[in-house]
Amino acid sequence: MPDKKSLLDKMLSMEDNFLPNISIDCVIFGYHERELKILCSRTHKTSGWILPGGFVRKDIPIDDAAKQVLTMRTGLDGLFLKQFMTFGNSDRIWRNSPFYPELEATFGPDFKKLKWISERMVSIGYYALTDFIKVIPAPGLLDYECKWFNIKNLPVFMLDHKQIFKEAFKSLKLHIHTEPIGLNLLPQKFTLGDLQALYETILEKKLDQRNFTKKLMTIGVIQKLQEKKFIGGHRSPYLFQFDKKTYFNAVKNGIELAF
Amino acid sequence: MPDKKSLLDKMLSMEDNFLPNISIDCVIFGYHERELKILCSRTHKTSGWILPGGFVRKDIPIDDAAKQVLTMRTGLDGLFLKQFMTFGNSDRIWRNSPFYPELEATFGPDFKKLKWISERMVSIGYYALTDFIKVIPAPGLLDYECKWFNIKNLPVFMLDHKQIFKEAFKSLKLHIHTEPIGLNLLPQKFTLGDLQALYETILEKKLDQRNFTKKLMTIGVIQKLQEKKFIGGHRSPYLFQFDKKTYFNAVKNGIELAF
DNA sequence: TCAAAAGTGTTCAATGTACACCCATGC
DNA sequence: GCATGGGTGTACATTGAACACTTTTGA
Repeated sequence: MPDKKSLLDKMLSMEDNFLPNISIDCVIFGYHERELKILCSRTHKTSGWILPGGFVRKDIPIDDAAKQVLTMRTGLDGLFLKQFMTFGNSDRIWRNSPFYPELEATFGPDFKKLKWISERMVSIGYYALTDFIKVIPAPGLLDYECKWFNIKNLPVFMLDHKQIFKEAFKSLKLHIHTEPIGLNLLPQKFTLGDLQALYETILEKKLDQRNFTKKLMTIGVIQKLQEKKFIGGHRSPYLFQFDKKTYFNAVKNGIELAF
Repeated sequence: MPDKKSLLDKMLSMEDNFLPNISIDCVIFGYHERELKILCSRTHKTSGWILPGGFVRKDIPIDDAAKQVLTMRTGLDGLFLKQFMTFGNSDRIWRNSPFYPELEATFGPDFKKLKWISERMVSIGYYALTDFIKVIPAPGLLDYECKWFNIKNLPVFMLDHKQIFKEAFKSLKLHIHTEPIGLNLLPQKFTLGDLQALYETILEKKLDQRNFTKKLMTIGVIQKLQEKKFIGGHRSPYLFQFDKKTYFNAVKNGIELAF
């Protein structure tokens, strides 16, 4: 991490380029080997965790600001990204949160000179989707570390970031029938078990294997490949890939895969 | 309308109480006698139209700010209100819009001193639902008039307010199965025809009368009353009302009434 | 040989969907 | 008597949902 004083000076001098009182927070969902995770960071070894976020330069649209946060943190471009909700309670002020003392302990007493620390922030929430194996998590400017957490086992968050995650997950659940979520979370080639596990994780319920497979085949959104995946200890499952045309069409009209 | 100069001075002096660069826009849907309308206003006789909006006082949550806009404009309290999207393109600047000259012609050259006129605004969109007969449309501080427009016959809007309406309507369509939309748009007592017409308007398609009625009755979300409605020239239809408990339950789990 | 995951069909129930005529009323 | 919207039932097709055993493989 660069020297804290010069970092702070740089941030202070940049503030005028950004819209005040507005931030972006991204819930970056990553899926791999049947685990659904989100990317979180923290500013020092003992602090609470936060979602990757950023600010909005005065000359760029909020969607682009969110894209920049996503690209910086994942190293990837063109990921699926969707605005889902804006958070604007009047107590969204870092300076007043119980976590502030440890922030000040890390960054020094001048930290509160930053507007986004001392003033109320309205945060625009986005969620993103990716196969997390492709990602090399990059800590933000102020971060001590940045890593994936299984959504079943999340750490303690600062401010309202837990609630932001919850709303993002709620949107994910709702959108699973109407957005290309499978396509964006899975690798290009995947097994039926992987796909079903993804649906079960997002919908938080068990699905019937035979009905699930049958429905997928009837709709024709995935294609069986000749390759099999080696998983060791068991019968080798066939790999599949999405038929993008059929899939996008199905999703546009809403598909119901869960029983 | 009060004197424009003193109005402007008052607004300028108030700006510090509000979050800069953030506004609220409300798409207020009103339904009555089989017409779905939204409330619009304009600042003078020849200007483009805008959606009712406002700003966020530094000490109140965004949801409450939206509630205040809604109450001021409709005179009603406790209406259904839902945040649906935030609009943040970098060209959301009144000062730069082709409509600005007519605003300046109305309010004078000092009008651009207002931050929300000259600076980029990020606007949080909410939609509200009401039976519009209960509403006495109240113009905002700067408005020349304020009235209902059928959504099939909307006027020319300023800035991106047309797009805001479109997104609100899209949300309304999506939410019709999962939010108590019928209950909030219809009067307490209504006919089956009224309810069906509402669904047809929102979903933009014709529904089969017998199947619609049958489904409603099977689910039990509405109750038949002994009263009939006088509609003249025709057989008098029975009035119905929602069985609130059943309805809220059905909506929570998602009801599918459209075929 | 055991454990773990893959793969595969049938039956029954529930729901969706198509469809048409008479009724009541006021003009 | 006619125009207008209200009110009502049946039959068929589609989809949903429940259900269990064999195969493959590595440890």
